[in-house]
Amino acid sequence: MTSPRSPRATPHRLPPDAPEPEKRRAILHAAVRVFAEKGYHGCRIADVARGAGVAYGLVYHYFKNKDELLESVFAEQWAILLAALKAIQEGPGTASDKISGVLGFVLDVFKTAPTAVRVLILEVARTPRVLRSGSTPETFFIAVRILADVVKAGQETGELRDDIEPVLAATGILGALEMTVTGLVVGLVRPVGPPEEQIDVVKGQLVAMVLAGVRAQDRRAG
Amino acid sequence: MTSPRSPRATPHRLPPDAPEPEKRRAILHAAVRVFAEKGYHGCRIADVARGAGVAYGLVYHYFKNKDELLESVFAEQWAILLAALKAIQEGPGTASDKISGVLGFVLDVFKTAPTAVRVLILEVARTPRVLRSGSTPETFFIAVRILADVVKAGQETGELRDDIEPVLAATGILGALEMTVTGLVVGLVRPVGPPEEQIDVVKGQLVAMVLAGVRAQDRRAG
Amino acid sequence: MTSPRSPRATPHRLPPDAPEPEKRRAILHAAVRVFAEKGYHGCRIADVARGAGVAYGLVYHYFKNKDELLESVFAEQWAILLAALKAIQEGPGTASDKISGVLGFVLDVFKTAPTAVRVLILEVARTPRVLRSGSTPETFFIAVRILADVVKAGQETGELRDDIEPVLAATGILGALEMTVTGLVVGLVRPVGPPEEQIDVVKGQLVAMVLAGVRAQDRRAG
Amino acid sequence: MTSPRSPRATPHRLPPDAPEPEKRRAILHAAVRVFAEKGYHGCRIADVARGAGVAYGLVYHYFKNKDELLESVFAEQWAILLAALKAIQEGPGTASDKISGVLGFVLDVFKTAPTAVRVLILEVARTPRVLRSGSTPETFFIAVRILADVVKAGQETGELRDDIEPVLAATGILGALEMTVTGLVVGLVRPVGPPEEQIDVVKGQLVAMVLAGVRAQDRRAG
DNA sequence: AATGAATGAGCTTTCATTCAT
DNA sequence: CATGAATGAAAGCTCATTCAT
Repeated sequence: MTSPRSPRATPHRLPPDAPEPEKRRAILHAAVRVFAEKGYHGCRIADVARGAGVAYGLVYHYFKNKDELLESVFAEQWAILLAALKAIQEGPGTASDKISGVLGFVLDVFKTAPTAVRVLILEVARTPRVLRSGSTPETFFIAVRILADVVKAGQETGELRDDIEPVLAATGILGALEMTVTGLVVGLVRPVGPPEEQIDVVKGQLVAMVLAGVRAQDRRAG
Repeated sequence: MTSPRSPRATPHRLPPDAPEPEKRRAILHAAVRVFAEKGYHGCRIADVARGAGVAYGLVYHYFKNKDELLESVFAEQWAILLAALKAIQEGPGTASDKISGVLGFVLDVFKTAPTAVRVLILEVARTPRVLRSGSTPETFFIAVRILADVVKAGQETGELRDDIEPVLAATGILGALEMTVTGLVVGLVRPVGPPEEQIDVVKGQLVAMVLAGVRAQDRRAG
Repeated sequence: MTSPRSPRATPHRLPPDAPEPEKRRAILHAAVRVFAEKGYHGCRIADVARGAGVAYGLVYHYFKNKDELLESVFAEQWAILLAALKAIQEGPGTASDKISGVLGFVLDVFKTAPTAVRVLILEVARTPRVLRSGSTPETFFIAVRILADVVKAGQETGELRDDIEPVLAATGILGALEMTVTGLVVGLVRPVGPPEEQIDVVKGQLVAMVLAGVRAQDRRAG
Repeated sequence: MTSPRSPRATPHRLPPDAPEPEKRRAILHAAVRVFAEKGYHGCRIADVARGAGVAYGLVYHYFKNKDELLESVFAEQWAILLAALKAIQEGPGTASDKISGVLGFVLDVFKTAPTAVRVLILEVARTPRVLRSGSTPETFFIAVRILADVVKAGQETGELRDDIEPVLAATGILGALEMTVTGLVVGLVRPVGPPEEQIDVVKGQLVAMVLAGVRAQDRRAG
């Protein structure tokens, strides 16, 4: 522990070109599941290894330690989300389209991979400082800022009301989104209708409410 | 963590009449601080004891175990919030008044006791099952339902739009509120103006946005 | 590991006045034995705890970690030796008396507590850098220097030959002493005679040889 | 560490005729360095492999396990020393010549390969039983006995004093030699003069001291 | 011969919980 | 009520060793 060791022989960060080993992937996936299920401290390396069907030590072959593993989990999930946000932001459409696109994207992903979304959303700001100090907070801030930029652009075209600070608006929107997902996860929000369409119903109502909150004064048309 | 052991001699729940011992209070306060600072698992009994300036073992004199201690922390905070919500709900005023009253109340409390609010809000639904199985989730659900009732009442009078499920509306509102508080805590939301008024600026914008989101079709008057 | 923790509640360094707890002593003694038996890395905390008849965790109640424990072992043993060396150096007698006093002291201690001496002598310079960086190397250097001072004083009075650098002389003397003890421990040096007197025979011959090596030119009288 | 597993296909001891593979040599050299640097337990196979610039598994191709590797290191070093001792013992000259020859040889080797000497000397008798049970202690004992034979021969011719048990004398001499080398390594013994001659100065003084210690009564002549 | 991914036993360390005083 | 020494189950991490390629 105290003895100064030379650096590891095995690479913990993959060389940028090489294809990712299958087992590394398996570990990452298992980590997402266990993490989502039990949270940071409840997530034992032993569980992850078992869940991935690999030996205990292999986790440490691919990741320096628990923190780095979980950071990778975050990083991976956020990378996906950020890419999507960026694509939506830079794509065509009005600010309203983009906001509703973001809400829709997250809820759609949730429909197919609830655990991943849980990890992404539910654990933000709840995990030890250390972990966040890596990449996450940065990335979370980035997500807010992207949405804030959308809002700001909408304000400049007169589409959105300009009496709300863009960052605050973005924060509120993401908050509503997060809590809605949380509500779905914990069973507080129980949409009606056939299971296939439940999420879509929620999506529609959430979009309507959020857009009404940020749009410039107008007669709501639906 | 929840291993059942032999029963204790000393009562852990105070007799309803007796005044609360000073040190019990100190422990509770320290627990709030430490919990807010380090989260559930990072919150060690040793830290709490030191923070309260009492001996290690005394914590176990007043609380059966760590879970019960932290549950008490939650219970206490939520009791305050629920009472306030209840009072607002049952008080006079329109639905809009009541919603804006809730937002204002939380942000006002935040102004004077940010840590307590952080614990209350930030850790909701993020704590191990064990803890939640006690009383917290119940109370959190209650909070949502109170707000949902306010929404429903507003819908029935035609004040609020009725195309949004009340529980979903309440969830979204609380989500926006939570994330805003989180944003303030982590420095993401940085209000302008003199420190005294910063929170009020945020409050005004948040209220405006939220109300616009749930009000029935109208010309916004500000 | 990475999370910044506040310092421990329990004191690892004893307050200078308080009497040393019995169990702390037991742990230290056990550590000496196990350490002598198995060396630094072979010395498992579990063994020490078992040897001391205490619970695993108690070791960590009194010592921050393994390094600190073993450092304490060293520190304690060296403190005794250094005190003895100092006393001999500052006491009365010729340089020869003092040198033979040092050799005799170590061999006498060895007679009654071979393990302790083994730890003291055998592990010098063999233990990880970390451990030594605490106090040991310093103290070992001090031991050499004390003996070197004795030599130098002897050279100045003409009692000892002055064509040998005092530090080198001291080093050689302590080396001969160490290897002799090692030889006794591993059974290489097998003194003859009744067990009671074996060590004394060795002592006599070692003293004779060493003194002859450093005394100024003279007719040996025996 | 010594768990018996299935036998290996590849021979670990080289056939006596075949030339030693280059990489085997590299591994052995690296092992000497790492071992000298970090000691037995600090010497990890990974370090050795990296130091030798070969793949992890290759170490296990040439050596059955860690113990055998390190034993080979010892064996190799000791083989050199023993051969030299033997040559000196069987060569011409007085006992004094031979003793001074041994001291000189070790210090000369030290001048050119300090690490190797460190391994050889510094780790004697300090390594776990397992390792010693192989060949080393045997060889160390042999070294002492060779020197003891030299002493005994000198005593029989009347050149050396006969009131000291030859094995004890040999032990003391080697101890003084070891500690001197240790002192040089750790910087305790700091010879004066130009770097080229420093070791020779030490050699001269050490020889003078040692010989005075074992010679029969005489007027020292130098 | 050579590689390095894969395995898992073993060890250190932490910390909730108990208990004698 | 109050104290803090004592306990021991758990979990993180290391590294010798194996094995498929």
